[in-house]
Amino acid sequence: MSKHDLRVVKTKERIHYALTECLKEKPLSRIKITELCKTANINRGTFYFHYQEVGDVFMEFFEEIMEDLKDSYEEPYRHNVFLDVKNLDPDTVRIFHHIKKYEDFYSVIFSEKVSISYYYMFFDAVKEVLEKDPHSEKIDGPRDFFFSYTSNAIIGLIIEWYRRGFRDSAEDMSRNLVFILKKGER
Amino acid sequence: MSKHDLRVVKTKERIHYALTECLKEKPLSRIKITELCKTANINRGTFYFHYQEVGDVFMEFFEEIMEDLKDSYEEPYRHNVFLDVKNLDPDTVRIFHHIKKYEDFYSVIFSEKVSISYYYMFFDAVKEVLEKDPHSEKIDGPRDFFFSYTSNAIIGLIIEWYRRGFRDSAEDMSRNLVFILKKGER
DNA sequence: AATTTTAATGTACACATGTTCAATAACATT
DNA sequence: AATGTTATTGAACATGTGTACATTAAAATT
Repeated sequence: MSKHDLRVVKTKERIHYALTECLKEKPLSRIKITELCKTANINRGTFYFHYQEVGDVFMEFFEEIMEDLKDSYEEPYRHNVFLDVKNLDPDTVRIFHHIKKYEDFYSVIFSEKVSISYYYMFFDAVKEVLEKDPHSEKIDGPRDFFFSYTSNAIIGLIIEWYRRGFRDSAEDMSRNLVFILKKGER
Repeated sequence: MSKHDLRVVKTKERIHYALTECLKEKPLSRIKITELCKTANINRGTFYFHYQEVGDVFMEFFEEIMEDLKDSYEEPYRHNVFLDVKNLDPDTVRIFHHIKKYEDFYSVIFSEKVSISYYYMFFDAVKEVLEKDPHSEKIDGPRDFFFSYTSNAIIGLIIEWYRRGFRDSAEDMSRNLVFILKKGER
């Protein structure tokens, strides 16, 4: 399964394209392997040569998007990761802009019936961003629990956002977050 | 589909029993409808008469468990719902005991590959408990966002707990939560 | 350009899904 | 106990899943 074999690159391109096409028609959970292969014009056996299920294809997209999320908090940007509540400013919160950028994809992630695996992948990515924050050094107590608590709290906001059809702007969401976080600081 | 028809009661009993049996053998995601029907000794057509997929059966169990969660915060218990941070005491936090009580089920809920629907059902139940708390009156700002934030934060703790195989005691978890919450109160 | 490697194809098979429908038997109602 | 109702059955059919394997053709290597 040589990753750079032109044949592999081509078929994966076809399947990726086919998935985005099918996603316009129906939810991920109702897209069949057979259907995907027909759209991609590849043999069903070829699909099984690379993947196990439709979700695996989606996962490939997802990995790229998780990289974008992590990158957006990498140097040299030094965006605020909302751990330093005292100096927290809505303008420095980047995560909601990232979600807006990939709104279509996150609509799939959070949609009913899809596997919780995507949720966990997102959860872990957010957690990683938090853990890399310089201010995370100062956290005392059980670290894993704290980061899981905080990461999932942010995602709770995003679930609410999703359920409202992502109508609020990223800026609104940043303000919501800052408002909630500053509450404990009085 | 008369809910109290003895025939319906019987077949549902059989299917419920079959599901618990199958869950001992393999994860929910790999249990086939055909298999479930064979174990339950019912016709496959009968299954489709009541459900669409295996997950729907599991959902029925789940609904009962969500009722238990809500009940555990109903009158006359008046357990603390961690919104009143100042008077928060680990002994009054009930949710982690509820999880421990149904540990096997929550192990399914949080396991990879299962539908995110269960997660949302749990999320909504936790949120409902929070919203019914007397102290929720005092919350200012966007309420939905606040409750989604807080509910999912708790669930973040539980995810971490799950990933550690629920080894910590419910009391440990209550202490973890109180520790995190009190941090902002200094 | 010739050779080696291996991804992709086509075919086949056993089994699962999802739907339909007439016949039956279990149930509720009177 | 007779009646009407409907959940359940069994059978059938088209389609999807998952796996296997020999064949073919595209790509990498020499």
